[in-house]
Amino acid sequence: MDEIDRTIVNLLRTDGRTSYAELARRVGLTAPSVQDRVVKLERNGVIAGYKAVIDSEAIGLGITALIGIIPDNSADHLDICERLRAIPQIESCYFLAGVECYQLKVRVPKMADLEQLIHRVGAIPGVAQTRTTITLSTKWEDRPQPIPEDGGLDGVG
Amino acid sequence: MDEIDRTIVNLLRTDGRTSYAELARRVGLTAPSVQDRVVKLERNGVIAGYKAVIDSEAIGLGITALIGIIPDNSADHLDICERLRAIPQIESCYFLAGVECYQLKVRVPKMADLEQLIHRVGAIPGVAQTRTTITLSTKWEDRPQPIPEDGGLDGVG
DNA sequence: TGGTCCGGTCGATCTCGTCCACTCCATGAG
DNA sequence: CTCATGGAGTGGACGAGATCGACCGGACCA
Repeated sequence: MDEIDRTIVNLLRTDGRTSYAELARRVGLTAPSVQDRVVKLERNGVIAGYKAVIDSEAIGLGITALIGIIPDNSADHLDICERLRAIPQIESCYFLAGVECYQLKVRVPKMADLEQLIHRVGAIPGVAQTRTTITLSTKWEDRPQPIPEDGGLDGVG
Repeated sequence: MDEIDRTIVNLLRTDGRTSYAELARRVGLTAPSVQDRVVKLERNGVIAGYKAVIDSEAIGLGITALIGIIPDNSADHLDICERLRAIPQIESCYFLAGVECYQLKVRVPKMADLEQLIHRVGAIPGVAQTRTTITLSTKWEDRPQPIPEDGGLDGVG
């Protein structure tokens, strides 16, 4: 994980469809060697995949909400996690240190769908309470930040 | 935005580097017509871009936290938003309906960096209080969900 | 009936991805 | 010092993909 790798990662993070040829021009290497580096970054898990960024509103998922989950004493976290995973509307799921042990980011087309979703989450065994906050607007999301100098615990592979 | 467009979007959302030729095979069209559709989806803003998914831990950003911001009465939201935007560690920023008017998702290498970041956010004029929650683990993040049938308010273009 | 638009196909051409053989250089053993 | 070794990069060759223009057929409308 040297300066060139960081540059490659940053370029791909900004535009995941950048061709090897273009990456090669940017970092001053040839396409095959850049490809070699990218493959290694993928294998080491630094690059976990590639995604098109979709405008949620444009595909009819205009409502975004954050749902916090407060568990009861009997809560089986593994079970809760699995049941949450089965709900497709949950885009992200974090396990937290706090009263609310999970926070979910969900997207739905209409308020009625959100209501139904909240009921479904609240009905999971071990969930004592949920706390939902509507997002009025997303200022930005998944903005790439610079990679720290010492970035890369190389020792993965 | 028909069934074919939805399939294309779903494929690209799962693997943003899928070639036009491959997309064409999947949806039963030829490469040029698929490319045509993708270009239109990009122009309509349905596809907002492409990103490599990077493992934060692998690049030295091992700590993820959520920071809620409670404003005071004098808060100038535009100003707060701009000052937040200038902080690179803030990966996502949502404007919320609730006591906490913003929620930030941040990533830092070390606890010391988080502490410093919290002080920086807390020092922004109009910020009365912050509430930070450490994420112990990310169960999943940015998982694509199926596009609703009526998805696509076409009327964009 | 005929014109026009939209979306698709086909074929040609250029670029890109990918494989392989070779080079260069740093390292370490004899 | 010399030689083997392995990692990283280069250059060429070839197949696959991207991209452009010309053409085709159905829907719509005067």
